[in-house]
Formats: sequence, structure tokens, C-alpha cells
Amino acid sequence: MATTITTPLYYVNDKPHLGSTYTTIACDAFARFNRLEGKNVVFVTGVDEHGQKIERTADLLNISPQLHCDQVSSEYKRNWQLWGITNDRFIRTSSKRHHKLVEQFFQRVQDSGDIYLGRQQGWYCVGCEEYKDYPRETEEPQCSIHKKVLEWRDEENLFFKLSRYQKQIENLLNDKDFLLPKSRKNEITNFVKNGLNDFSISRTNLNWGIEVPGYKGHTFYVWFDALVGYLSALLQEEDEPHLDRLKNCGWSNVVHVIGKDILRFHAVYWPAMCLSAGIELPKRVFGHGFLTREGQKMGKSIGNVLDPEQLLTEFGEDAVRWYLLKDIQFGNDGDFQRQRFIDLINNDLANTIGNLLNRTSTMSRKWFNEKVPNRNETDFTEHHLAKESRKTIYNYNKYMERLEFHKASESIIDLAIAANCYLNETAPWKLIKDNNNIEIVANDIYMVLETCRIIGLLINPIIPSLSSRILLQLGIQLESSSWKSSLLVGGLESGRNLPIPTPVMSKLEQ
RNA sequence: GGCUCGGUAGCUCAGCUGGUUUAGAGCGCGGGAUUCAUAACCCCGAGGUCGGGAGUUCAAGUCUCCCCCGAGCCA
Repeated sequence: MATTITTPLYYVNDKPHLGSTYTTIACDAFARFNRLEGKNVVFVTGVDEHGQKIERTADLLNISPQLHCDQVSSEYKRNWQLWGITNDRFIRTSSKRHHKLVEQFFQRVQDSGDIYLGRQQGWYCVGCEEYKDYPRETEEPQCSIHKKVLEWRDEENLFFKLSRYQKQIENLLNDKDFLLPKSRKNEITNFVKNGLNDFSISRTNLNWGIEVPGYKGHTFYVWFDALVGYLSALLQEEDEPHLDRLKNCGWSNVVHVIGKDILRFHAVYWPAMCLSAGIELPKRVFGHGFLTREGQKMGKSIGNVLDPEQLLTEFGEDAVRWYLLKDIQFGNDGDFQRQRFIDLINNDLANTIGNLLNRTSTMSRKWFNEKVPNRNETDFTEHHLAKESRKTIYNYNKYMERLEFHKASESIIDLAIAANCYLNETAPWKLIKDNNNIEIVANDIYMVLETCRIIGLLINPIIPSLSSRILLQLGIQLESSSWKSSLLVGGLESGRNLPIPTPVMSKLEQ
């Protein structure tokens, strides 16, 4: 069975920021984990390109919306390549196949009797592309998010009968695995409990969008269009775009990973749309938190925006991935602190894991002819570190499945600490002075090296390139197909040559 | 204004359905030990009114009520 993992389709108003990078890295880790687990993964990302906001931004830049979208989209593509993101698909909502699919989707929703023509009046925020509930007589109402004056709109719109799906959405939210983390569930449940209102799915004053078939002058509301993008993404360029093909393309067991701000669209509107169109519902929606920098909200006006590309250049992909996934609970808001970042990387990756591998490899080479020593066949499976490793593997899997990356990462570090402690307690450098101890030392060193191997494997989805450096240092090349079977204690071959160790992770400078 | 979630060591947080005697972890900080190692690893310490107040109970960080502060959703 396939598993589909999606990032949001990012709005091309501006180039990628740290927030979208964060979401994408998390999805990448999750996708990698699932692939290694042997699942057939389709990892989707892409961009959302329509809407008045884009139209106006392009206008300001004095270029066509399409050109603007082309430019920003390629920025996104380039960015994900730089970070080594393993997305299988990249969908642009300005693409032809997407247009076709939106039209089909609309047709189905219309056939279900869920579309009607209505009138919409109210104060509109172009930033949100949303009507706000201020009374008509309000003078110069402002959007609380964008701090911009709202525009009064009065237009004929097409509506979607969201209200019809009240009961079904309530049931969906009762499924305890659907909306995660649990802490965000109340908010949405409350919103739904207050009664769902139909929402408008078309705009009349908008050129930069997909035309609604049969309704001249109407273009689809960006969100209606963008959400369908998850479906279009699955269809390959060469395929005839058709909703019926989705099943074969991997639309099942769908996990949407998004920021907490767009939870409602994904947990309420989108499932209702799917129900109406007869599309299988997503399995899970995970709304993660936002990042601040040194305790402050990031924003252009404050001038403290952290550019992901700069971060990548300065610290490298390994460090940033580890910091974002290990130090911030996925789901909670997080704060990016430079000092903490440096401390964390140096402690966890360089000192705890890197040094463990380095010291052990050195001992092994020195005393065992530059090879992995022989283990004691009768008791290595019951060795202290074997037990610790098995416990770690078990917990790690449990956490990764729930997207609890910080806990998964922590379990890896705990294992490395256990191995470091073990070395200090048994002090093989003392034992080796007596030749009678050679077999004991061999078994101990073997077990620590084996623990390093397990660490290298487990860390793979989280920091792929560090993982391969660790394994390489043990003389192993990871074949992704055998990951799962490799995660059995005792998989390290005795007698294997160990290369001269070099630090797998160098320390970051202050 | 209504609702939700938080407020635990300098920082980031664990503490499930109330009860292992001195409330935990990581980081930072201070000290010790050691040499296999990336001045790394390992060990020890911090004495924090568990936001404030009242109550329930034999017993509350853990339950109830009130208040203060922060974040969010709705109006």
C-alpha cells in the first residue's frame, strides 16, 4: 500500500523562508523513514500560484503573474535541491494538468449538488484571501494578521455546501489519529461544533486563477484550487489527467503535514470537498508550530528574518536538520537560538556520537589489526548494549511513526550516551594491558562498534549524510532496501577492515 | 467578551489516572576523575515559594474555585 506525504503547496508570494524549509525537512525525514520501512512512498511538495495577492505582487514588480510564478517556483525547486529534499513530485497550480483536474473536481462536486450561486458581502483581506466578520459599518477595519485595511466586497460567488457535511466532519474529527497533535484538536472541534457555514469557492474580480467552467467571469477561490493540487501532484506529466486514475497513482493513506495556521482548510474544508467529490479522505493531518528567532517573531518589518539558504551555507544541512528536528517538539512552536544551535550540534553530533565512533574505531584498529574484532558468539545477544540497542530501535520506530522527531532523535542520543558510559565503565584501555582479557575486550569493542552501526542506521532519515559518513567509517555502505533487516543487533561483520577514522562531524565555530 | 492550551532549576522542557522518603532530564555553569578519543568521554554539585491565593484529602506540581501572566481560536 502506498503512503502519500505532503507538505503544503507553498504560496509563491515570496521566496522560501525558514518556516517552509522546516516543514519540508520534517516531511523529508518522515518520507525517508517510510521508504526505509519498505513502504511505497509518494512525497509531494509544490507551489500554490493563484490569487489576487500574486496578481498584485506581480503588478508591483511590473511583470506578468506567470513570470513571477515561474521565478519564485524555481526558487523553491532550487532550494529543495540544495537541502537534498527527496520529494517525488513537485506540483505547480498554474500547470495545465492541474487546471484540468480542478475542472473535473468541480464537476463532481457540482454533480453531487453541492454548488450554488449566492451573494457574498463583507470586508475582505487580500492577504488572507478571506472575508472577515466585521459589521458593515466598521470604519477602516484592519486584518489582525496582515495589519492592512480591508476592502469592502459585494459580489456574486459560487458556494460550496459545507454545511451538508457537518456530521461527517464531526465523525472524522472523532478519529483520534486524524488530527495531530492532540493539542490542536480542540480548536478545530470547537470551530466545527459552532456549525459549519457554506463557503464561497469563486471570485469575480480576479483574472489570475482558473476559470470556473460554465460561469463566465468566475475564477476559483485559491484555496479550492490549491487543495486539489495535492491530487494533481500525483499524476505524472505524461499521464492523461483524470481523477479516476488517482488510486493507481498512490492516493491512499495520505498524510498532510502543515503549519498550524492552515489547519482548518485541511481538517475541515478539504475533507468535505473530498467527500463531495468521492475522493478517499486523507488519513492524517499534522499541524506543526511556528519558529521564532531569539525569542522574537520573525518578520520583514523587524528585519530579523533568517534566510534558510544562509543558514545552510553557514552551518550545513546536517546541523540544521538536527537542530530543527531534535530540539523542537514537532507540533509545538520553537525558537531558533544561535548559541543553543551551536551547543547542540557540538554536543550531540560531534562530541557524543562523533567522538564515540572515533574513539572506538581507534581502539579497534590499534588492538585488532585494523579490523572489527570478534564477538563472543554465546553472549553478545544478551550484552548490555544489545539490550539497549533493541530498546532504542523499538522506541525510535514508535516515535517516528507518530512524527515525534524530537523523541526519536533523543532516543538515538541516549543510546550513544549509554555506549560512552559503557566504555568508561569497562575501560578496555586498561583491560587490554593484560593479555588474558583480549577476548573480553574484543567483545566489548565489537558491541560498541555495533551500537555505532545501529546509531548510523537510525539517524539516516533524520540526517542522511551524517548517517552515511558514520556507516562508511565502519566500512559499510547502506543499501536502503535492507535497512529494516539491518536493524538487527549483530549485523556488523567481524573481521571487516576499518578505515582510518576522521571526525564524521566537525565542531561548529562560535 | 467566550472558549482552549500553557506558566516546574539561568535556558528548553519531562512529570500518566493525586502517595517510592531529599521534585527530574538536557544545555549552560562550577568541581572531580581519566587518557581510547574531536581539550572529547565519564562522575559529582546547583539547593527551583512547581505563576499567586484559598479549598478538598490522611496525602497535591498532580483534583476544585478565584486571581495574575503568556499563546491561540472564536465573537
